[in-house]
Amino acid sequence: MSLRHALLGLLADHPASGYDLTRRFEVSLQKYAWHARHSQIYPELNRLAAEGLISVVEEGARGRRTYAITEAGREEVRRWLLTPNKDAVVRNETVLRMFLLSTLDHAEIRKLLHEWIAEADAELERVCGALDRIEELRREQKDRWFGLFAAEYGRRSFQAQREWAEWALRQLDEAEQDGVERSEKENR
Amino acid sequence: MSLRHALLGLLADHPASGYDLTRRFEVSLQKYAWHARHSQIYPELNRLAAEGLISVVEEGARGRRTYAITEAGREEVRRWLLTPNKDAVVRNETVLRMFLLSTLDHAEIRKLLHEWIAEADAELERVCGALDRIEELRREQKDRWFGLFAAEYGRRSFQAQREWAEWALRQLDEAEQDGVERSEKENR
DNA sequence: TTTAACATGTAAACTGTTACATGATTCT
DNA sequence: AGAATCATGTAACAGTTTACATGTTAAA
Repeated sequence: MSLRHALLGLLADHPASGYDLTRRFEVSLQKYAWHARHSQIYPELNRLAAEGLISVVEEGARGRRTYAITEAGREEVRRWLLTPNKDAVVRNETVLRMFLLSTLDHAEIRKLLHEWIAEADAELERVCGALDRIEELRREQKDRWFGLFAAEYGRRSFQAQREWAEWALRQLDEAEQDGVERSEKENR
Repeated sequence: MSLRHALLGLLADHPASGYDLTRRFEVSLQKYAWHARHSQIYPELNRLAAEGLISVVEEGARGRRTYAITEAGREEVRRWLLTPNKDAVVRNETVLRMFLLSTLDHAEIRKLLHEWIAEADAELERVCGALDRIEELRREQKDRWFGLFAAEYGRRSFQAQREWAEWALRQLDEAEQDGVERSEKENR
């Protein structure tokens, strides 16, 4: 059950409401770490509160409840982080598509590779923006790592994705070049 | 429902039984693309066969049934691959841990980073082995891309993971060096 | 002969998505 | 006044895991 640890981890950085947490999933976790909807987040927050791992520290307008992590909650994230999970769950639909790419013909493969390069570029721009903002914050507080590790990981993995797609395009070029040479030889 | 497309994609390369497919999930898909257990695979194969997307081409010992993809199945994978999914599902417990890493203290962060470097090295060795075997096969059949794209993607992403962990360790070193200098200044 | 690997299946419990539901507050 | 956003919730359904269940074949 990683959802509860994702929530506890986010609350370990600073207090937030269910609405805030939903937003943070959307903007930072969703793309490469974990996916969750508000319909799953709200009930889980209620369970965490009932178990004493988080607590309501503020009630605002529109029934807004701001939660903070408790000492028990902090211990639970720590325990989870330090317990290595040999077969961690991985689900990534984009990588699955990459895996099955070769069932298409060359022209279609190229089309998808170009699309992925464009997507990686867009994500890279977004992540670099986030990194700039984090660097800004770190001018003051040198020991605030939250966000920095994750953003840098995101940057590097999108970079790797882009380079992989370019490599794959070169492979196709070479294979086609090879094909042309062979047919020229046959025609002689 | 990506599971059925994963199965169809694997069968598009060559026929296999539920048992074979379970193994292929374990050795190649599980770590970075998609996770599935036999208890989910067998019923799904029966559904795919009932819908005519795959068919039994051989019955062997111990009730073994070898499935092959049908023309309708091939069309379905193709359709799925060419339909871009803007918000693809991503769940990766290791990346989630990376994200929440900063809630630990420096010594603990270092310990986890070293563990991840060791894991990345082990995976890199495994993937490089797979790449060698694929290169061997490709000596004969230049146009067999299946496995190559995926393995190269795996190699690059584990490489990126390793380099990220080394970068994070350097960040901690610098911060600690910085801390020492500050306290020396204060003591003067 | 006994152990490991092969081979498939089902049911209950749990996790996650989609759709429905409601209302408050802020901004234009 | 109306639209957008804030804010939380539930129910039905779909997807996934865990545990149980069973029997075969090959190898040591």
